[in-house]
Amino acid sequence: MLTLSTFTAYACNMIDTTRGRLVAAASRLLDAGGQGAVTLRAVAEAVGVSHNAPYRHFRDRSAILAAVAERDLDGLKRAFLEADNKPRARASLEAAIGSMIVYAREHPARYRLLFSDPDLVSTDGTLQVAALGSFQVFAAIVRRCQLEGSLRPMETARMTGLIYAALHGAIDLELGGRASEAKGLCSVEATLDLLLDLLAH
Amino acid sequence: MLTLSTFTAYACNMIDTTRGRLVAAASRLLDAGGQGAVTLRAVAEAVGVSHNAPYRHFRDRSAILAAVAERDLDGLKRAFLEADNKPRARASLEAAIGSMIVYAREHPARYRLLFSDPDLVSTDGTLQVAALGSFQVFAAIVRRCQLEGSLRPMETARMTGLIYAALHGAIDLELGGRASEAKGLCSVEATLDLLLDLLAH
DNA sequence: ACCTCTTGTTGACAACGTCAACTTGGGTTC
DNA sequence: GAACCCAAGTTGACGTTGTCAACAAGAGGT
Repeated sequence: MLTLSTFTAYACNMIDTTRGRLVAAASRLLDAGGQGAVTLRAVAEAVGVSHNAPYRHFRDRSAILAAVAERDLDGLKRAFLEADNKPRARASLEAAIGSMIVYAREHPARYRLLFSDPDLVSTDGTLQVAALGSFQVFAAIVRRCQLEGSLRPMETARMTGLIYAALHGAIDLELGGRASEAKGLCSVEATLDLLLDLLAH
Repeated sequence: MLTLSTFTAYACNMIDTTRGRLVAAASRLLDAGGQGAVTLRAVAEAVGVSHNAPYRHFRDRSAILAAVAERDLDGLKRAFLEADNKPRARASLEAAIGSMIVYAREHPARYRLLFSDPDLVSTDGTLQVAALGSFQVFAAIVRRCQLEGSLRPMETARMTGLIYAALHGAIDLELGGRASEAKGLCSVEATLDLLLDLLAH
């Protein structure tokens, strides 16, 4: 059974700068009302500035969302790094997976922003870097499992890609709600338990 | 290696009714410019009616997108049914997977509408039914593989859920573009080849 | 001939993203 | 100390969008 650890996204830049407060407000609005609720004017009002103040810090609306995404990708990487600290590699992997699941369930709109937003992709190159960073930490944990013997030896990149794809896919389908109504899809935890069993050999 | 078959979404309701033309226009706009391009007024203009005519057929903007999604989910189900016709079950499964991959690559915005749209979920109950329909055909193919011996015997629902999650996850990550820059993620085909190998025993 | 339902039109409104011009206050330079 | 400048913020405006309300026109049944 997978162990769930709480996900916390510390903001190194959430200090008293206006830019940081804008990002925090956008993140809050995202949680509260989803993508559509993150209007430039609502973000500005939440911080207490005029409706045009954000343009001093972001090129346009999607740049704010990109900042939120980058912050959370860093948070995800930090969660993975913390999970990596456990002595048993298999426990680290399950903790990392659990962090991702908890984050997705507690902040579904933010999760979809990170992994399934069509407009955010080409906007900024630093996003790819941040996404790659967290992915590489995840891959390192998988490699540790292989060295430890809890996952079978094979090309680490392929195995990591499969686990990551199954994890994201199971989460995304659950968030989509197609799973709840029908018994068709099992829980994310059950799906990943099965996959890790297969990969253990 | 997976065989790719072209995906075609016939529209039974694309007849000369205005409603059908609106759905077709929305689908075209979705392909051309993504979610944001599907504006109510642009759809109306593409059909050649006034900007408020769509309200005689759809409650609001998201209802048009829901109609597009339902139409494509039916198309996906039809593609799965056609794939199911092959004599070898394993070939059917690979054809079904290939249909999904081709559909996602040729119509990324529409694919994301079906599987990863946050606003479309709670709108309409018939969407869940349509999604479940296509999923069940996919599950039937998996079961055929188990009976044939090309996939190991185990609870079919769990296995189908895992394959479906990995398939959707790999596709969604590829569409997100996080895969291309980094060598981190392999192709969708490679990921699913690996998974099917694991499940073959 | 009259009524009614469907389909469609026109006009309006608030909210949104974005651009342009103006203000202001702290720091730099002579 | 005065002139200056630039980042940060404000106000006002414009076009676009989703949506609502009121009106038109025609088909079908009584």
